[in-house]
Amino acid sequence: MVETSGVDTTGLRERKKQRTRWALTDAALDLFLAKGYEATTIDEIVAAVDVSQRTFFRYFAGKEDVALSILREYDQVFLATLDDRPGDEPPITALAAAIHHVLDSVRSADEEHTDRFAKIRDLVERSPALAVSQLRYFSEMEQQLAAILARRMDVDVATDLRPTLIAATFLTVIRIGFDGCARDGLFQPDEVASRIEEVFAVAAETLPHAWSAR
Amino acid sequence: MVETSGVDTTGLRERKKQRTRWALTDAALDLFLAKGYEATTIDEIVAAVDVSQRTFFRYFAGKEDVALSILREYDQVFLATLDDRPGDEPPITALAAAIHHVLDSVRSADEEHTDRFAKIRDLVERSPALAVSQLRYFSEMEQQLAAILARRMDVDVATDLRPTLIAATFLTVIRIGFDGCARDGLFQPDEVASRIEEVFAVAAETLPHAWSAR
DNA sequence: CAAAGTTATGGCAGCTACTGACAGATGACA
DNA sequence: TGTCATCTGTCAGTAGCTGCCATAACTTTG
Repeated sequence: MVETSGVDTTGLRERKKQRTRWALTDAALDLFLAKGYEATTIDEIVAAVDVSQRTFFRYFAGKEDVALSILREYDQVFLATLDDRPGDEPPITALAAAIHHVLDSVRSADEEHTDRFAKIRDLVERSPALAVSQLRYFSEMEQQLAAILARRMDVDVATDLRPTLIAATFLTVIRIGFDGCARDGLFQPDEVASRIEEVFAVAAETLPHAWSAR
Repeated sequence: MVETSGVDTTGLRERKKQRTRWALTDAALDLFLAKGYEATTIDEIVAAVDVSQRTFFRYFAGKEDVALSILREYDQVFLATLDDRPGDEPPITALAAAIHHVLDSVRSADEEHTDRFAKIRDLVERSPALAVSQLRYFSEMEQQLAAILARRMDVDVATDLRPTLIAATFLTVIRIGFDGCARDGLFQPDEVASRIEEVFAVAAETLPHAWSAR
């Protein structure tokens, strides 16, 4: 899982592309960490990898994307795992199991990946612009997640609000876990993972009580 | 409440500023609606009001801000109302009362304001960029709200996750209400208000059940 | 192995959002 | 009326981002 370094089942062309992509990503992350996200220009990033600016924008949709596009891989793992959970499970159980699996796969990945994970967590906390981008990623995720939950619950996502509500609330809890890690300076996968578990537990205890007391 | 057109207790200078600000806002909203947010340039907006581009950026932090800065007024009303609620009320009751009051004040405002409200709701739905900006506004709001709730609950917002969780979940429900309105083409204040009430009710019924079934 | 075809890359010109600095206009106030 | 504060316009510049076209690099076919 979280297979990133493209396997060489492909041609030379594809391998070269993967290499440039990772080179750009790593150069960008290091520059962002060294001198700040805002203060780093695209020109500096492409200079470090020795490609043209035009090429950069063929790989990434924008400056934010170079840092956050990696997150989509985790999203894919999460959604795939969720899809594999037994259909008779209550939504919250399936969600908890899926997020648990993703965090485990991050934790057990090789150093190269865990490093990048820590760097991104660090960056998102330091740069307001990246924090906003992360919100956009979460909101894209919300829609996909709601669709999957609707299928599991066998209802229409357009008319029944419940899958959307559950998806959004779940992602909110996860996001707050990440935010808390950032605030406390926890960037390593295992630290983040245990914090997420903790927030999830507090939420499971707090939210039902808070909402029923209306 | 939602007092916008500055009362003339101030001097000529201040009145002129308010007029320019509203002129820019309305020109921008109309242009955005007419030809789309992305397709509208700052130059077109300032040309319609006959001020320089530099002046625009002295009034608004950016292109998105001209559409969304109005929302801050509603935020202020909301937070102020919440502050006035009796301290022994459970958080969710106070939150429900506060949002109810804001929606009422929007509903009962003069046509000029309700018009702007409808335009903004319409725009946020059509433009992805504005939708993202709205997410940022919500996240700023989340922090202020969490702080207020922490005070009400007499806990420390930095160590106790509950106020943040409740604030974030509440805002998530509100946001989903807005999103639903946008999807169904409901932009008028009274339509939006009743939809929000509805989502709130569904959430109060769904979330406790969904989370307790862990 | 060479030619033809496909696809990635680089360079350039241009647009737009946004900012700093300075000079001039305009309301505030004694 | 004159002085002061502040708002406004102009200009020059930076940075993100895109379209266009020629060229280079890989792939496939004969």
